[in-house]
Formats: sequence, C-alpha cells, structure tokens
Amino acid sequence: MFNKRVKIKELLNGEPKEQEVVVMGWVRTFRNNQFVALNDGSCNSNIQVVLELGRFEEDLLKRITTSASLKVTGNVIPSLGKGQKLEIKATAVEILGDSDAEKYPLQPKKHSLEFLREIAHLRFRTNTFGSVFRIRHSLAFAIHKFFHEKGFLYLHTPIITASDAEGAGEMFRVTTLPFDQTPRNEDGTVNFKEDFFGKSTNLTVSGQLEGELGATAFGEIYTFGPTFRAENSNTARHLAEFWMIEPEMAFCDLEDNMNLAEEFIKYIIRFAMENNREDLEFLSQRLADEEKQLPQDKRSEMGLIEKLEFVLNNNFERITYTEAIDILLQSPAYKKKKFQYDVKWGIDMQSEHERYLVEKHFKKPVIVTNYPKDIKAFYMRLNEDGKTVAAMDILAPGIGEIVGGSQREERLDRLEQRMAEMHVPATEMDWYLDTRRFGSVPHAGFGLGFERMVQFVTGMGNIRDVIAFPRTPKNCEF
RNA sequence: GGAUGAAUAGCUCAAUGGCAGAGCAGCGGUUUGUUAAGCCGCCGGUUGAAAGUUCGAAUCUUUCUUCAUCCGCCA
Repeated sequence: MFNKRVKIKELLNGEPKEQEVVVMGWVRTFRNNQFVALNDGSCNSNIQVVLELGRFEEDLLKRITTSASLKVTGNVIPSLGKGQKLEIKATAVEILGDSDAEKYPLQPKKHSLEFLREIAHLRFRTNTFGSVFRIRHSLAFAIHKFFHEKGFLYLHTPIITASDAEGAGEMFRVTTLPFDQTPRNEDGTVNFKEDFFGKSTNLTVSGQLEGELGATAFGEIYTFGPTFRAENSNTARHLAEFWMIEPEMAFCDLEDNMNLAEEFIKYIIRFAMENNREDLEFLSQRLADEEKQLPQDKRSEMGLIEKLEFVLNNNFERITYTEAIDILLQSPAYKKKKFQYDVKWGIDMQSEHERYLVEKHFKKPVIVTNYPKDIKAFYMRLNEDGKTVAAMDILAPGIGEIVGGSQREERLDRLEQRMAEMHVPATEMDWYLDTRRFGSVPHAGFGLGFERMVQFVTGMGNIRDVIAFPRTPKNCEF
C-alpha cells in the first residue's frame, strides 16, 4: 500500500513517541541543508524534518526545493531546537515530484494578494489561502450539519432554468444555437424552439422559487449550490459565480425567519471557532499586521477572533426600516451632510447608510425589517399597513448585506396583484402559483451569500480571495 | 456601467525630461541546530501595448489593455 502516511496535523497534535512514521507533503522551506519545513495541507503548521549532515546524497539534497513533494520516513522526537515541540529525524527521504526552483513562482515571503490571484492554481500552497480554504470547508460542512440536525431536507434546485421572472439580476444565457445563422422567427426574433430545450434558458440566479415548492411539501428545506449573476459588478464583494444557501420553511413567519438566520450564522461561526482555531489565529495575526500599515482611524476596533466572539455573545440588533431611516435622520453624519445620498422614507438605503448603521451606530450585525414594498421583490408578503413588506436583511460589519430574506406572500389574490403591478408574467409562473392554490401556508426563507460569510469569518477583504477560482467580469481563468 | 489611482527584473519597490537601480528569489561557493538562516560572488529589463511631443521619454500627451480602490446593481 502506498499511503501509510500520518497526517502532519495528527503528528503535531500528538506527543513524540520515538516511533517511525511516514509523512508526505510539500517543501515550504529548506534551511541549512538540514531542516525541511514540510506541509501537507492538513493544517497551517509545518513539521520540521531534520536531515542529519552527511547522511544523505548531495544530489538528493539539491532536489529538495520549494514545493518539491517528499515522502519522509523517520522518527518523531522532541525537537532539539526552539520553535517547535517535535520534529522528525529522517531515516529515508524520497522525492515524489521535483519542483524547478528557477520557475516556481512562490517564495518563502509575503506576496501581494493580487499577485497570488494571478496564480490561483498555486495559491492554496500559501499559509493564508491554506487557512482560508480550510475554514471555507468547515463552514460548508457546518451548514449541512446545522440544517440536518434541524431536520431540513437538502434540496438540489436546478442550475439551468427557463424562468426569467425572479428578477434577481442579469442572467447568463444557456444555449446551443449557433452565433451566426441563428434561427429566426418571421418577426426577426430568435427562434428558441430550435434551441436545446426548445425555449430560452439561463443559469439560475436563485433557487428560491423552487425551494418554496420543496418547503410546501417537506416543511423545511435548504439549498446550497452555485448561483450566477451576469451583472457587471466590479466590487470586492461581488462574483459572477457564487454559492448561496437558501433555507425555506413552511409554517414560519418573519420572526421565525430572523431567529433561524441568527441561530444559523452563530452556529457556523462557532463551528469554525472550535475546529479552525489555528487557522483563525493565523488570519487574525495577518489582519493585525495588515492594519498596522493603515492610519489609526482606518483600523478595526476589534481583532478578527475578538469580532467573531462578539458576534457570538451578542444578539443581532433588530430594527424596522422606518426606525433605520429615523436613526439616519437623527445622526450627526446626516446633520453634518456627510452622506452623499439623501435620506428619506422610501429610499433604497445606500452602502454608506448601511455602513453607518452597522459600523458606527450599532457596531454589530443588524437585522432591518419591513421595507417599503416598492423596493422589494414581488413574492414578499404585504404587511397590514399596505406600504411595507415582511422582508429582512442582515447587515454585517465590513461586508454589508450578508442575508436577504422575507416571509413570502401566501395569499393567492395578493400575490397575483403584486405580480401584475410589477409586470411579472403570471402565465410562466403557473407552477409557482400552484403552491398558493393547493394548501397554501405561511412560509418564509432567506438567502445567504456563502462567500460573504467566508469573508466575514476569515477577515479577507476581497471576495475573490475566498473562492477557489473567482469568476468576475473579464476574468474566467483556470 | 461610473469615478479615481496604478502598471519598471520572477516578486516588492526606487529612479520626476539626461548612463534604468536596490532588496528578496534564483544560480555558484561557503558555513552548519536552522526558524522568511548567515557570509562571498554571479545572473537578471522591448519600463503593459501602440502612436505622438522632444536633441533626448520609465518620466510629458493621446488611445487601448489589465489591475486596484470607491460607487451603482446585489448575496
């Protein structure tokens, strides 16, 4: 059997036993022709492999270069040097794969995140990205664990859809029609009857509508899958391809929805805190070092771990949209005309307004509810006042909107009226309306942008650094 | 889509109209219980692309490309 190796994480968490082990990994650094810092991706730390002078061939030592892969056999002993608890005294070293030092782009020093983005296929081998992606994995696992423990059914909603009614954003077209000599109707429009699906199709922008179909049968479902938006968004928090979690619950109102969202976010953060301590500590230190370069007033008040603990130990602030507008109108920032955009009831709050509420006023996550109906989607439940809908957005410090959700309009007549007002084609949405025709129930749900959550937990400033291969306008490498 | 800024060696940066340079990496040597090892030496450039101004352009002008930050759209 080839793989009898011990993972480095396991070794480092144990005690030196003076017994022979096999480890495999990639060379991070090779010092003094004696000390290999070996990493196998199981944790942020490297294990020190000691090669006794004179014991190994010169030719072999020359091949131990940065990122060469090694199979090392040796004894785990208490480290003779400072800086690590234990080390492996090698008895045999095999080069599994050479790494040409002249061509290998990563050096044992700090690289810019922009440079690493250009070599995204190799950036996993850095400490920072190692930590980010181990945490990303933990969060994904915790999401499934949370919902499974609560009895939610994981529903796989389609990636390719034919509905263009949801209006969550611009869509990527899916087609097999040729670009030249496209089949046309008599009026000159494209004849989609000739297309693969016999109709116009797109990549999904949300699994919510299909999710509602599941919730009105299984009670509680969630989706967790890729989502696509063809928006020309050039920011540090938008991707053209991102992962979204969308729970949908029957027999739930807006308050239940908020409670679930808050419990959910705290649960997955706690899971990462308990299972990725070393990675979080590394990222926390990284962030602190970064911030040392910033002027005093631009630095965060809390360190990364401190921030996460604060979120875990405090309730999210819950305010209505109307209260939020009042706070903004009363704010020193408004009175001193610091806002670029005007504030009045009915506006769609700008980033500067949300940031003020979250980062200056409350200094913690804020749930804003009951938005004016005109700035929200057709499926949100109309409140008794006739002006607002049962929507809720969760705003997180440094990230902005991390969750968008609502209680859904379960009353068929109201829903049809809203669809008509907002020019949503009811004929194409018949399947959706069936949930309201046959045993309609109060229900609610939300969407959480997974990458934004990973950003929040890892403290990474750019969303392109928390997804393996980011897709953004004019960028689709790897 | 809009605004602003940037692009110089593999990486991080310097050179403000007058001979393109440093640190790191790499390579060769040396040292050997190191922690992003030390010491000596060597290698390294179509200054993002194209055009223009000028005796002379990395530097000034124009266009383009890419990247970053902020805004808009949103998760």
